[in-house]
Amino acid sequence: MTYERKFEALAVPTRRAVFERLIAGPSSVGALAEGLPVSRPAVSQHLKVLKDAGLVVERREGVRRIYRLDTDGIREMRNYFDRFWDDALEAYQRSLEASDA
Amino acid sequence: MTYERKFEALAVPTRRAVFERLIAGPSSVGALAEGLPVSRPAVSQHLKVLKDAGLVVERREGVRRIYRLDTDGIREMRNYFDRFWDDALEAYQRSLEASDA
DNA sequence: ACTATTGGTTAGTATTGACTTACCAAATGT
DNA sequence: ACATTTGGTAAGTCAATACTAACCAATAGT
Repeated sequence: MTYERKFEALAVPTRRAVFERLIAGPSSVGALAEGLPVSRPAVSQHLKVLKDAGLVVERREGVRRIYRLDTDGIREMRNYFDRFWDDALEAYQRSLEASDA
Repeated sequence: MTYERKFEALAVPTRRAVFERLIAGPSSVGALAEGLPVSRPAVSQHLKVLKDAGLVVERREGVRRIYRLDTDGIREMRNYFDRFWDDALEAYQRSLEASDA
């Protein structure tokens, strides 16, 4: 559930495509696979990685499994970025001032 | 200069380590390599990827090359994330309401 | 019970890319 | 001019992983 896992999960183009299709709303595995140029097992494997990274959650509905975004995981990642960028930019400002002196 | 490139650049642990060391301030290639368990050429290659992704910039200083964060690129990425997450969460809210109906 | 549908899992393959070693180029000092 | 320092580049290797095909498990309908 670390931010590293989320980074690595979203770095792969196909996996990012799966994730971004879920932005439009929850979907079954088969429906996701139809809109992508890879096989259903490939989509299933990507969903597992996304789930383990805390980016999506799964719900059973009969024989289907409906995947949707994990809003907590996403918010967590976003919060991390906010802090990260703030720190980075602040440190850079400090270094600029130091070299000006 | 797409956000995809930035994602992929930061997904690799060693490369992320290089980037995060630059948060503390600008540095030469050799200095970066000393603090990492990989060779100097490896660091050089990672810096090239980070530079091509628009995450760091380089400045020559005699025989040295000093790398520092590209604040514009970082800010751009952060802005993208902000929009991205907002859209994602909003779409999810919509889907919740739709399924409640 | 049998069939159909959905999707997770396994095994094997092929590609990608991170890394090292060796080499080369450019700037500085003596 | 020559040696030194710094770092980018090229070639080759090896490990990681995205993908497919085949198989299996579970649920729903008849």
